[in-house]
Amino acid sequence: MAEFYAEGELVSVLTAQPLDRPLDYKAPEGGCWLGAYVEVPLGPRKVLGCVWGDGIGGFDLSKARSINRVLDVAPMRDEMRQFLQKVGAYTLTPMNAMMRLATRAPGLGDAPSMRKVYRLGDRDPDRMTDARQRVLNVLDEYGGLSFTLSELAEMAGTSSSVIKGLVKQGAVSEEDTPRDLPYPQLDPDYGGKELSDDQAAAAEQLRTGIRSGQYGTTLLKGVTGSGKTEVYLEAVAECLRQNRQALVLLPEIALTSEFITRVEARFGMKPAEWHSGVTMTERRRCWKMVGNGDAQLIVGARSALYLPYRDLGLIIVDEEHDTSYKQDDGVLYNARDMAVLRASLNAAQVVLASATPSLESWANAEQGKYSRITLTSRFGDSVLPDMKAIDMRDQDVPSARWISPALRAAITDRIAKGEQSLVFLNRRGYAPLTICRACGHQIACDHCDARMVEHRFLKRLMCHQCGETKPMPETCPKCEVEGKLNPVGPGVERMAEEVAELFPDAKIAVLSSDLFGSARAIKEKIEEIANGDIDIIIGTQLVAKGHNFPRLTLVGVIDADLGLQGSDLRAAERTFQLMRQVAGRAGRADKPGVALLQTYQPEHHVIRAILSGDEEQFWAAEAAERQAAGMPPFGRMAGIVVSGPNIEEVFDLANHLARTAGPLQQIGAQVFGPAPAPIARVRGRHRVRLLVKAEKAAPIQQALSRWTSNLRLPNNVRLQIDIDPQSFY
DNA sequence: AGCACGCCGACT
DNA sequence: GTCGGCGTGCTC
Repeated sequence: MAEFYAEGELVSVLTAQPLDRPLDYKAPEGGCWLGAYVEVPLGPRKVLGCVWGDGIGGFDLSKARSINRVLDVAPMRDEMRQFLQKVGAYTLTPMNAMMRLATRAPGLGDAPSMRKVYRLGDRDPDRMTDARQRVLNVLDEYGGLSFTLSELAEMAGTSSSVIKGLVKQGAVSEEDTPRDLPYPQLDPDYGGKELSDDQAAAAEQLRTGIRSGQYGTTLLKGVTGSGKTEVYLEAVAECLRQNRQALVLLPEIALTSEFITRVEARFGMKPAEWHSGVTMTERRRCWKMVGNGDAQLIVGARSALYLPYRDLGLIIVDEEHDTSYKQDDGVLYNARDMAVLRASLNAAQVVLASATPSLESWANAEQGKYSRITLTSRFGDSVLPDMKAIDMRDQDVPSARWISPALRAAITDRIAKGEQSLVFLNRRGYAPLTICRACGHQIACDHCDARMVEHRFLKRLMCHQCGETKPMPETCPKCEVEGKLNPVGPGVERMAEEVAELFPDAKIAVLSSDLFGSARAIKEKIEEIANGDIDIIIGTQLVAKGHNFPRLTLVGVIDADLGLQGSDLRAAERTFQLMRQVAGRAGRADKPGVALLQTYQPEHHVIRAILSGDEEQFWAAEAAERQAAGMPPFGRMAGIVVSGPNIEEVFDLANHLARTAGPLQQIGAQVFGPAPAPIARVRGRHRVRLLVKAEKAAPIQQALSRWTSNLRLPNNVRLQIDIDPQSFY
């Protein structure tokens, strides 16, 4: 394969257009390199593409058109191309979709956009006024630096017209600079904190890995407050010293702004940021600067794995067990696994950080594929909270009330001591079910097979599947009897009501993702709770994720059994992780914490494992069970979901698949189903599911593509294949 | 993804 | 007649 193509040579170009293959074009004037990002004509349009290899031919060559131009961005590197191909092959994603993931920044082909900046001019203004003086003072103070119009106006406390006036007289100069500026240089030695012996040893081990210049993955396990972040920031520092780029993946956008503050404290400047909340111009800047090496540290969501790194040396996957690393954004992949793949292609290091690792990572560490570092001690000599069950069968709780006398007494005690309590319930809204006491009707979503959840704060019913809301009806939609609709079961909003009744003098705060419009609003609320005089926090899963409340010493879990219902394979693992994470919120600083788990089945093995605190034993038992059943991570699974508006068409196709499963039987795989998916209808589309189970080494992807390749999908019917599904029942 | 082409029902 | 619904096929 040639590296350089002279003008007129036939090359194949991969685009993000939904074509099943690259198309051939003639190399442009001046030629082009393999990997070059180019603009090509496609029908009447101009689209972005990447020079993928030699022309393939096999069509009327007189139809071949020329590449319009080579874009002024760094060409795709070989590691990136391999990464895209491997992820595509693993997840059965066509290359055009992979290309779309890799070019998710707008206007890559645009000429560098310019903006006006202002700096001190060389003349004095004809007349001096207060406002003019303030502007000149600001510019003088930051001598040499330049600012945008709005920055300068704000800093000087004037309107922009004052600045414009000064420009006209030459006292301030106006210049064009490219909008896509490099990110400021980070200083690896700027603000390192003093580390404990434990942390220092861990940091040194990670630094050694970075210095090796080779691939390696480390599972960094440490309870809340053990300083995982400080430790892995030392690995980032070492990576920066080696002049290589580092990427930190966070599971949730809400966590980025707090994290960026920590980066700024450690390295003196802000890193580049990449997630769905970043503006279009900033995205383009980030993409380009990552490509030419002018962004050293990128903090972002899972899609940051597809940025065009010039030299990626380290990937941190924070809270690596978090299930939001596997989500559908067009392509189904687990960012944790893809981070490991990307690193192996880049001779980079991976750090998987968590207090409660995923079973997959635990097993990989156990088998020696990953190295393992465990941080045990917490700051301020504090220990993990004391965990106890409250057996709800012995507790006298009135109907439509959920706080047991035992939990109530514990909260009363904390209030008396001036400490904070957290009441945890992993369920948003007021009540998960609204039922008519006259006819028994349960209010469901019109488009999904799901019940509507009452959100009293919004004064509406909401479907947690599709997000549809409708006002709370006065009369039953079925029998039309008035005033008989009754909320059943608790959500956080209802817990807030109960807490307010039980503790009328306490200051209460509710933390649930749906109560805030933005990540910023959440952050402000959290700061208010951390610094303010809140007595009782009522929260959902949001509070389990990495926020610190120094005065919190009691965690009460309302329904510890919640996640154990259903027959999800990972129910035990998830519940274990969530309970440990939530409990870890209690007792930092110098005050020991207590976690009380309200449960109806204290003898359940998962509840017992949570209480005993013997994690190793829990993972070992869970792993043994999965191994015996040939389940992930010891066997392989794939979920196939057929969906469409017409239920017969959907079932017909699924049945056809089940009948023609020869390619899978050939590799010794089993096919189960079809059966209605867990949520049988979402947004008006019926969903039917098949499951494939195979041995770990079986070539499941090839078999799946042979199975589904010459399938004719009826209109509107879609087929989605999920390799390593997170849940399958 | 867009966009053209073409087949069919509905309407001036 | 002809306007416009959207199913089908093509893009080097």
